[in-house]
Amino acid sequence: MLGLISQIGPINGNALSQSAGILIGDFWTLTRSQVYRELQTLEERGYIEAGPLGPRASREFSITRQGVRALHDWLDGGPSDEIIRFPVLLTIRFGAFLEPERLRTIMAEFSREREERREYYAALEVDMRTNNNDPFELATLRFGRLFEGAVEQWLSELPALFPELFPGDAPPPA
Amino acid sequence: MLGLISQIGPINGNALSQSAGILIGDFWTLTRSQVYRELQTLEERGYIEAGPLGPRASREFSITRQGVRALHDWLDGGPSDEIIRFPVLLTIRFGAFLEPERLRTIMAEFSREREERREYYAALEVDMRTNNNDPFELATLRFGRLFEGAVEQWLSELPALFPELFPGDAPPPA
DNA sequence: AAGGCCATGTAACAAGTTACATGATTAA
DNA sequence: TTAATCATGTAACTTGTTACATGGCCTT
Repeated sequence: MLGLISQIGPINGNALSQSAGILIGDFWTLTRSQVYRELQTLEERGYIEAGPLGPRASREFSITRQGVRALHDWLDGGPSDEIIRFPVLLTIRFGAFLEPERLRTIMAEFSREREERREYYAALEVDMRTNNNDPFELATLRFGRLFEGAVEQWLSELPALFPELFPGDAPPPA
Repeated sequence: MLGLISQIGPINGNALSQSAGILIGDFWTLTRSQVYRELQTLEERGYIEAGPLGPRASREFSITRQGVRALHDWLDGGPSDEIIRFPVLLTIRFGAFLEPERLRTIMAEFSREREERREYYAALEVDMRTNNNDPFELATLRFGRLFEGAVEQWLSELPALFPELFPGDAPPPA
């Protein structure tokens, strides 16, 4: 949030929440409520400060000098461990509890969704390259695309692992 | 948890927590406290039932018929959206706030950790193939390996995106 | 100027984490 | 048989989600 505020200037909670969704939402989620609560904390610590009250009691926050410093120090500490919860892996891991037909349907639907996501990323990359071309943004996008590529690859390999489940598909070449 | 309990039989909270770490910890985390709280809920709903009190007030839970059904229905509903929080992407995204040298160090350290992880997965795969060879388990492991492969690929591409940051590395071939 | 719809913020709940308490077990 | 350690469970706190309240804006 400090990073976002420092980049997009004075901004209220709602707008910040939206911007977060656009700017870092692909690899980090924040709900609106979290944003408001955290704004409070950041203000108490002197990392951000608010302008006058606007419509609907909204306030626009800016980062302070201490805030920039806090951001720097936080980044300087290095990244923490990532959190990955991939529910479809639970579906697979306990797939023996499902009817094969149902499991196949679920995976097909999942596959379709990933395809959409890959298209979204492709469009996003075009957009980014024509607009700002910031390497820091491009790097995060690149990660997203590689991740989706891995998912795609994984999906393509499933038939070889479950021959009975995908009878139409050829077994793996020896 | 229902899936785990049904597979590894009567088990107490502590042991279940450990097993979860081993069996699904690579793509799903559960703290011990969560396990205990959830055990309570599952028992209230009749999805699991406990044997007599053991040492230190421990109780071993087994899945009930309703529990199996609940597990089936839950899986049948299809996977929910995944949660991915990749802190290193924040480090990169806001990397402009860091000294280049520090950013490079952080990424080098990150890279080292991923390497360890790849080795861990490689060993795990050998183990799995010699022991049980369950395709459901192999499929989740395969995902892990592909994911780590994507991370590795991403790391290898960073120098091309940040030429000033990694001066030793060659720019991308045209 | 009244009704409906968005923008903004808040409150209540659920999930996740950290730190603690205490009963067994082992080793000196 | 006492001290140290480990196993098991619990409580307090933090973070994340869902549902709600309400004030301003736009349209007619």
